[in-house]
Amino acid sequence: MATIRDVARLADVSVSTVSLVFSQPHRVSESTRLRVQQAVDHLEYRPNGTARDLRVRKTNTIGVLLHNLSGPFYSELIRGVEEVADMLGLTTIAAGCSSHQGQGSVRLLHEARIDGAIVLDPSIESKELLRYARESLPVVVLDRPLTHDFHSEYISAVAADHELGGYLAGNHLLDQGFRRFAFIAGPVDSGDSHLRHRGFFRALHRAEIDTVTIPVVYSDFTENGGKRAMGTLLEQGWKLDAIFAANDEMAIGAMQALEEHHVSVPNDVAVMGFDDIRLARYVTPSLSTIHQPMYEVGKTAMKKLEGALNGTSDGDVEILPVTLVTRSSTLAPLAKEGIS
Amino acid sequence: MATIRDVARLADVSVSTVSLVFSQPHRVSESTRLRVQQAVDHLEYRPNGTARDLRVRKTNTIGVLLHNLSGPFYSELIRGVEEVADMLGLTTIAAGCSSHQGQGSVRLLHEARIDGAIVLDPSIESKELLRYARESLPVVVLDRPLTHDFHSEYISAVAADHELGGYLAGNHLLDQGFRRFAFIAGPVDSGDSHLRHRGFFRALHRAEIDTVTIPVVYSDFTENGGKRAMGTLLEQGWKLDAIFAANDEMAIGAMQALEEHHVSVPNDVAVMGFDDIRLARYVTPSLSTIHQPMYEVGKTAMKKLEGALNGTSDGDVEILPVTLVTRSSTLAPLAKEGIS
DNA sequence: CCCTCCAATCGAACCGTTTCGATTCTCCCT
DNA sequence: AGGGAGAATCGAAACGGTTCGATTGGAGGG
Repeated sequence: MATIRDVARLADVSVSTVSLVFSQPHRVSESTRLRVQQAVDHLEYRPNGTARDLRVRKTNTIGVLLHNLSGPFYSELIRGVEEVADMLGLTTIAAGCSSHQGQGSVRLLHEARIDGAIVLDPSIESKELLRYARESLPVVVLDRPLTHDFHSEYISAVAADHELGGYLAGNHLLDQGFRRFAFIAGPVDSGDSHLRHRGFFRALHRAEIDTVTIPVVYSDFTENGGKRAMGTLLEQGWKLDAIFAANDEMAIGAMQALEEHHVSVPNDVAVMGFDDIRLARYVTPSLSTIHQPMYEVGKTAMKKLEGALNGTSDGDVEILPVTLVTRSSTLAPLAKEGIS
Repeated sequence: MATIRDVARLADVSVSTVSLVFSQPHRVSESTRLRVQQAVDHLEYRPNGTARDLRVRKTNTIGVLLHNLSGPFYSELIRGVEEVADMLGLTTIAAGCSSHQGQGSVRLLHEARIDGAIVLDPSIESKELLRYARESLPVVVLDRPLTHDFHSEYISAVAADHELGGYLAGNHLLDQGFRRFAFIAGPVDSGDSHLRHRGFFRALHRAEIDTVTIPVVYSDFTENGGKRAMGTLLEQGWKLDAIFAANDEMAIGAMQALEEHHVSVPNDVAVMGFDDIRLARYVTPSLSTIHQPMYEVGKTAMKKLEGALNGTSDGDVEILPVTLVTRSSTLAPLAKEGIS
């Protein structure tokens, strides 16, 4: 690879002049600018990014760290991030957090390869993030709350209003006339699942339903996990009207289990999810759920990051509203009677 | 941030010794190693990746450049890449190719920020890739053939056998007893779509069906595009048995259009897709399709890249087999009669 | 004709590592 | 005691840019 020195030699100017041609073209005379340009073309010179990053001590790159890159869910998020980053002249790179410690995306955090990070990956421990976050590397987390022991000047958060979502789901199911519920939760240490759980119970309390009678099964946010959780509920022979699953994947798994047990959805039991993934619209029956504005989350996260990069932080945590999406999986028994 | 010099000063050793502690610990005595380690911990020293990259002239990072990061389709691919990269001690980063020229992922290619690239993004022109690919930056393309004018020592390709897929699809539809076909193609400049098209027609020729009578509509690989394409076919009043769409998205769009026109799938007309995206299994009726082994593609691409990085190239292009996945959207009329 | 000023260009330091050859120190052998 | 081997450590030169203060040259004013 040709270096800036090669260009300088060929164009018979100093290195600094070549640099100037790129950074402040108006500062160099037309004739030399042309000469430099020719040399650049001829040598196919391309500036070395790592050298520049080293010198100016920033990379103009921000990282989006995800558990895995699957799902149209994440893609919306990244789209939001990219849109804002692009306007700011920043490059966005995404990294899944693969198996080996130290190998994968953590290297981006660890070795000053990015100027900021957006994190949505429960497998990266908060403790670790606290170590990495600093003035020159602010972090926005999307998957955990800012508690008193997870708190730093350089960490902020953006989240959908999970509690509200749980509440909306609960109210919707109540409005549809259901009374006997079960909840399929995510992993015990998932803050998101916990908040959804809480909102759900709040709605039930308000309707004076005794939540102590409600079975809760903890699963893992996967389709298969939801299926197994539903299997557990069915085996126990609970009398149930409606299932609220902490995400759509598990809700879809639950529907499969129900189908296999010849329980009709929503005639015998209603199912409600959370996230509004693309699949929710296509399964049969289509899945009622809570829509998370992932694109907005991405945009907001990037804006917060920008604020942190410029030292103009604008508060710790931003909560974005969610919306109820009613589809067929929670059709009311009454409505059905009215129709038939 | 503390630098290696700070550590050296605090531990009262030279900079090179500190470096040695990391790279070849056995070469430094236990006592100093301990002292250095303490200094590192105390200062929270972390090596600067860009400085190292500059010095050793490689980044140990490979980029996966995608059109957008959407779809479980891509995620499988990335999973395959990551698995291999991880074993090789390489970091994988993914970048969507957002709007602004020069801003986005191209910077990774342009500025020597990665050691190799895997490209699946038609919006990056082949011409451009030819400019970037070189010994120190080999490229594996996943979305285009290696033609005589797009050919370089440093570019190789991995692809699913699109032609075979088209052929399998054609044969399957013929086996099911369908005879009057339409093809919904991708963009005219999509090589993949073209190959699927070719394979499809080869199957029809073999069955002595006159392909001249077969309407072809070119669309854009999106669900909505498929819907509009199907609309066009329906308006023209073609008599049709079966639709073959060049990807699942368009096939699903086509099914929607058919439903809106009260044409039953597969009773009135069969629909077949290509890709085997996750959704295909869930739509109603479930979509017959051709399965592309994206995970394998990712792994193979990464292995090829590794070969190129080590100078042990193993041929230009690798074609991976595809498989037929039969579901409900292509149930045979005869079978149906047999059942009813 | 000389001085001043500004535009154009240059030289050199610096960013934080790695690496290689040189140096010092220790210990052992004859 | 002298010499040599080998381990431990060090110094300094890269890597390829950016940036700032210094230098040069020519135009314009008095």
